[in-house]
Amino acid sequence: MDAAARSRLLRWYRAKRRDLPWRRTKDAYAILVSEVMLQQTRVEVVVPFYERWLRRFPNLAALAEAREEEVLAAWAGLGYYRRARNLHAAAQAVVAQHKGKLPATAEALRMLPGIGAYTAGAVASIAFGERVPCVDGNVVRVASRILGLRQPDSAALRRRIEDAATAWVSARSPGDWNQAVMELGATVCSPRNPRCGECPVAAACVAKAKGWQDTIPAKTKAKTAVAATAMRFARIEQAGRVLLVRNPETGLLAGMWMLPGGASTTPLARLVREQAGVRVRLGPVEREARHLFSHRTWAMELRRATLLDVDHAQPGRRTWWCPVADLDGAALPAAMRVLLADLDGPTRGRKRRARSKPAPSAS
DNA sequence: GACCCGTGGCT
DNA sequence: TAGCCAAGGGT
Repeated sequence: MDAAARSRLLRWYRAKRRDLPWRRTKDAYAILVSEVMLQQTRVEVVVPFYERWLRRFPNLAALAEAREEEVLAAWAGLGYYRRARNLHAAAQAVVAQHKGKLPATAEALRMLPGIGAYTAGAVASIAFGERVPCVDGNVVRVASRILGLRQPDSAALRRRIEDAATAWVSARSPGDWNQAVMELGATVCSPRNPRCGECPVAAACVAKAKGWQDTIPAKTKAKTAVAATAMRFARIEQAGRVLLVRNPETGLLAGMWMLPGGASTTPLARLVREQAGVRVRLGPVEREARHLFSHRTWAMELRRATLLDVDHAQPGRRTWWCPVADLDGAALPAAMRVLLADLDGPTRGRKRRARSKPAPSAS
């Protein structure tokens, strides 16, 4: 991409960029928060979480001092919860190792948990003006088309694009430049049906010249869908409180609060006893719902259960009798919100993906 | 390189 | 519907 095209792209960005909340600040912490939230997550989804997060944790010190419970609760609904735990750990590391100030270079940022090559480059260039590239999915697509690279995504392709991105990045405005490439990918150079007629660098684009814009980037082989796992959960309610158990520190939905239960290869009453240390009488199936993760599917069944007594055995997990009114603000993943939704009113007004249906009556 | 890790919108 | 995809990182 020649200098004239790069100049056009930068001017296009400054004229046409979307007004996003993290573009109104120069605070490195706020920009870091936005970049981590934006990992594998759409802009429209991030905006309300970002604004709520900054009200709750307005600066790095506030985040570092927060309990993990609050951090996960604020992230609940965004997914990829390890991001929240890593961001929390990064804030604490900055307090401990950098006197509370985010390091200003990509190389140093890269050392913090949850900050990889992309996020380090993005924060260093946008917040600190360091002349470093950042390569995300948008940049891969845009660069592949401009350079006419017809190979599917791979480490070799990434290296090639890293080199190009390094050569392209503006010395004067690295942050604007990096955002310009991503903005182009997000709004014009889209995965399907790119709007080449509106592209400020169409004249410098190999794909456009050769008619390859619809076949670049090349498809990687599709993953085969996995069968749904049957999951059962129990809603045990006592005096306006629901019994929750905390997930283990690693794995799917790590550290999040769940209704007791799990894969239905183990009897539900036993799961409840082992996890929560209580014995219950199970009622009929009250609700069924499917939940789709990125790599697996749950076919869930919810049963009401009545508490019989507290077992003498230690519960296998941390437990919490959560007031029904507090469920909204708790660190509950979307799958649990689907099961609990509308039994006591809507949860935080969030849209729900998985469709749930009442179970057929027991009669 | 392969796999794990959420969610929601779109086709 | 089923698949695809979105400002990735860790192991």
